[in-house]
Amino acid sequence: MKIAFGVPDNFSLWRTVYSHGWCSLPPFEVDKKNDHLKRVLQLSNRKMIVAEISQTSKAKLNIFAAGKISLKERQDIILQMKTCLRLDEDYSEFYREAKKHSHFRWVPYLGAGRLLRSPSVFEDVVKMICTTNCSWAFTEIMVGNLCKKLGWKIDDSGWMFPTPKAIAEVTEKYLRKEIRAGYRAPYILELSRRIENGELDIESWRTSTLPTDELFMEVRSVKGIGPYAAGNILKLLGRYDYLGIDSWCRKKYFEIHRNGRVASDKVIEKHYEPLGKWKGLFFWMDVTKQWYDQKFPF
DNA sequence: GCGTCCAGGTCTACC
DNA sequence: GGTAGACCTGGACGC
Repeated sequence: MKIAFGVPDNFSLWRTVYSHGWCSLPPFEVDKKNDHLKRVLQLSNRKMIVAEISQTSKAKLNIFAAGKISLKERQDIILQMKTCLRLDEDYSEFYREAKKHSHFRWVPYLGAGRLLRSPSVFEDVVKMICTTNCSWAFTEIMVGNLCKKLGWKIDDSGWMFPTPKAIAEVTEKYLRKEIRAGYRAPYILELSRRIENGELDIESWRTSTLPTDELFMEVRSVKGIGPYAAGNILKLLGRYDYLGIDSWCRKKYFEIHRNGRVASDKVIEKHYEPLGKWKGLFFWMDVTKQWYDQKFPF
């Protein structure tokens, strides 16, 4: 069944998909040959479907989902994809701010700034823990193992990301040895078990009314989440006050602004301070600008 | 083939 | 509050 829905004028599916590395982590999958983004979605009635998303015109997205889809399921699919593609957020203020700075005028022109995220906060947080202190290739291995060994398989089309319950039921040893999560295993396990026993509700972070500094501290209270991970999780929650600096970003910043000379994180933070509450997003735009020169940058 | 280092950090103990 | 050391793993690199 084909589902079509409208998008804002400057929306670009591929600039959103390739906003960061999430598109290469399952259940997301980019089909370059057929020009669509694919992922398994679990609907509110527990039914699982494989959605293939493509942009056929400037103002319209198409989702193909095999089989019979009811009206309610169709609305559910659209809602989840709007969440993932950040179509539920207003970027007009960010674009107005970008136009004030010659260095960032390309951002609204290209419709950049929407960072791809998962349907659930849980999936984003676990994936973020899996990005810490390792190469990207290793992150792909850990997330792949989580989906293949603890998620559900949908025919030959892919895997669903595991639920907190599915992870909470395994042992730390299993996460260390089978998922290859290493020292991250107790962090992922504790997070899943706290969610499962009702002690922690991280899905509410997306609609939290807490001031960003307080929300940052709440995110930081999860073991395994330091300043880098918390800053980037906040970006996926729609808050851009923190930079979320990692070694890759540092290196890019030094290349762009300091001719390769190193500097402390405080120097980097001071550089973006005038950009106010959008500084984290401007920082990310700055270090990933060259990605926007091509449709499939990686 | 083997050892070393590094990679999209975080936690804990200690000062 | 700042800092050192430990922590898992895979891959690149030099020998």
